[in-house]
Amino acid sequence: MDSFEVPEVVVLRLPLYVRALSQLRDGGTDVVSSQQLGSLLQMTPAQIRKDLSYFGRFGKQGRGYNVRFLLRELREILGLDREWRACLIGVGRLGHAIINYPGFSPEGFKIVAAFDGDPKQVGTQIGGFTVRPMSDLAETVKEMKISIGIVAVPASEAQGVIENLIENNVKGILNYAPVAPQVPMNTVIRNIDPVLSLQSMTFYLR
Amino acid sequence: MDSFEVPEVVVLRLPLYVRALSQLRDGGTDVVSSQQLGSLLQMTPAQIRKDLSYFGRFGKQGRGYNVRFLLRELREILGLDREWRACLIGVGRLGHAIINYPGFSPEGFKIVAAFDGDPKQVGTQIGGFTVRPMSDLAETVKEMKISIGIVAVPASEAQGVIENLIENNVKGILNYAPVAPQVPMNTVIRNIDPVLSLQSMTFYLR
DNA sequence: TAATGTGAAAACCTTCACAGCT
DNA sequence: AGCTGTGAAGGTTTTCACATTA
Repeated sequence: MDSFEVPEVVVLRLPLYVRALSQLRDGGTDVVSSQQLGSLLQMTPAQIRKDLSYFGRFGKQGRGYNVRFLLRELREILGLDREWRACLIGVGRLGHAIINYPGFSPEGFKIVAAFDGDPKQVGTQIGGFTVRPMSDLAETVKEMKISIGIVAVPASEAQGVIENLIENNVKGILNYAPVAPQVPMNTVIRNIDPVLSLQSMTFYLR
Repeated sequence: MDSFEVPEVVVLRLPLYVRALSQLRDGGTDVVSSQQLGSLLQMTPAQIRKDLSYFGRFGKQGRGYNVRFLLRELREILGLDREWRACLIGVGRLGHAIINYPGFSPEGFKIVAAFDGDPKQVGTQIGGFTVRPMSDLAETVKEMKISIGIVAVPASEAQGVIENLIENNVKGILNYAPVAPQVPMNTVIRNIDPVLSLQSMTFYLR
């Protein structure tokens, strides 16, 4: 019933609820039960109710959850009721795709600067930004209040770049490099690696 | 000790071991202990030993694991000792990035065909392929022995495309669309959504 | 000595089932 | 009548700790 220590698995599921609720709202649904939400997300209603109960009592017995209300609450719990500023490190093919990905900014994640370690890339234009040298990282992070670093450099450079970000007080890392970076406990890292996803998939396809 | 029913969490970690072992091998390491592997991956040695014990006894007491041997065994367990053929659905910006991503084929995942539902895209060239119409899906999947579908279409079309793939006997889906698709139990789906990753990250950054 | 493999214990997470509210 | 919120039960996953083996 209170929010003392929330299991990490629960936090990982909240964005799923946010997305489903947004879709329900856009579709004109005002109220939803844990049952309906569960069939939408292929989860048990009990799990959804239990997850939500870590943060408060959002539903009405006999009725269900008000979609807009629950959505607003969950967005606030996750800290999505404000804009998050990110920088991109690495402007190769992958970096280009990331900076042009239209899915971030509607959700409040704004990429506001791009860096590259390669002097040949520095000064070039990408997605409306001029690529900066790594030596500008400290100053830019501070000036632009950047709190998230998106890492799209080759595997061999990822650990160094991530350490650089952390030294500059960037505590959230979205890592696209195919490595398992070592980070201190107060840093939050999320890895995106489609190859790992495929490699665990094939176990079941064999 | 035997491989009757392996927990899914364990299967999800095996690719991590494969990647770390590949890097160790490339760095010239012949033998590794669960301790060393653990510190590389930020996991406990006990977890690594327990995970491996579901599949066999790969180590030597007092010594550790032979890197090449364990790597070969794990790759076989995951079904990575053969080539997997995939098709891409959706050749927009994201589709382009996926088809040009150089990380798949060194790991044995080959994209062999590209499709799009938009008649304007059909017939155009992308990554060395001619974009095919969705009406060719059945035939192409059979002819080219495609077992994995990579979905990079807009959210609104993802569910339909995935159903289409499943009807054509594609049992592995790598989904980049920001939706939670409904799939039958014998289908293996993996979702790639950086926005969800960011949205759970911010909970800890607030 | 050094590190594996593994039962048993502990921690963690999910599901049940029902009291209680609308 | 219908659905939430939640203790308790049940299941799963991780960690411990040690016998065993090279």
